Amino acid sequence: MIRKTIKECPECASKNIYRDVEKGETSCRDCGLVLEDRMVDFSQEWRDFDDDGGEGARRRTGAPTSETQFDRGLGTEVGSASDFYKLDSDKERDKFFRLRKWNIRISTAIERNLKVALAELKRVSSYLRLPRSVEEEAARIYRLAVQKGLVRGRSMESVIAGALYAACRRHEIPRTLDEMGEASGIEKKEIGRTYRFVTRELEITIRPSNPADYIPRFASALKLSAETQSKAVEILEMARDIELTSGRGPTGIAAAALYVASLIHGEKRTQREVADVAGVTEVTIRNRYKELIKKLKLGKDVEKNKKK
DNA sequence: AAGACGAAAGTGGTTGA
DNA sequence: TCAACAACTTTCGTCTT
Repeated sequence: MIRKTIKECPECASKNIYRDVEKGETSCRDCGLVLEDRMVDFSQEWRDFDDDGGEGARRRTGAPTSETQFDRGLGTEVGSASDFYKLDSDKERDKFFRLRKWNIRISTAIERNLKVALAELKRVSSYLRLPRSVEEEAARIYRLAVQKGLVRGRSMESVIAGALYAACRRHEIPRTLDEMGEASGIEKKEIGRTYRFVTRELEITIRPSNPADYIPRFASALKLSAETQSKAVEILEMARDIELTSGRGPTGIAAAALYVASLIHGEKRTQREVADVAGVTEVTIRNRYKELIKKLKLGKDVEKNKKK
């Protein structure tokens, strides 16, 4: 495995690089960009009770404590080790093991559900190239949701998506509901619903997302220069100061700021291009754009650069 | 022909009675 | 629980480059 040392994020130039040895993944804490990864998940499976099938292998199920705690009080042990020696025929012993095995399977249903859920979570988060910290936060949220029985009546996938969405926002690297929808295959309405539900029930408070958090990602998707990017952030700050941002969808504002910045720096992108990466319509960009131009007297800046 | 602009009608979510 | 409401979308026609 070839490994080069990366000191700086090529996307946002942040020095805040995070290396996860266990997962073999290096990512940028600021923008979430995964700089190198092995593409293969070597992380451990925790259940090993049917590993070798050996008679005497009285293995514990090997789950970490956080997992096992769920079946406390739920277990219906079928026989114990000492019962085994009371059986006289091989046939009965076989039966004993079968039943016992089945029982373990059933009683660990919740645990297994969690395992499946975490696998799904990993799939989605790697699709979105989210940093490990976010993944863990989402896993934590999902566990809490399961404990509180919030998954009932909802699909596991939608709760996963909601948890990830929440985790992203907490870490200030928000993804849009559209992106989350694409990655998870869940409709964005549904994700939004579960997200609200879960965060409310778990009393997780999440600040409204800052439009500026979207800028680096959108800008890089549009291949805009760093200057344009910082101009967009600057515009956003001015907009926020005169309360232009409150009540509006953050992605729309971010998109409009980026659009204006692209005009000012002569790196024009069409409204449609910007709209696509931001997941809003041109109309929304136009509306925000108009407001920005008017309220921030940006008109002349744009005009000036239009000429060349 | 493509992009920008704006009007009008529709959608889904929030809020307040 | 329902209706009013704001933000955003969809659709479509017109204007500009």
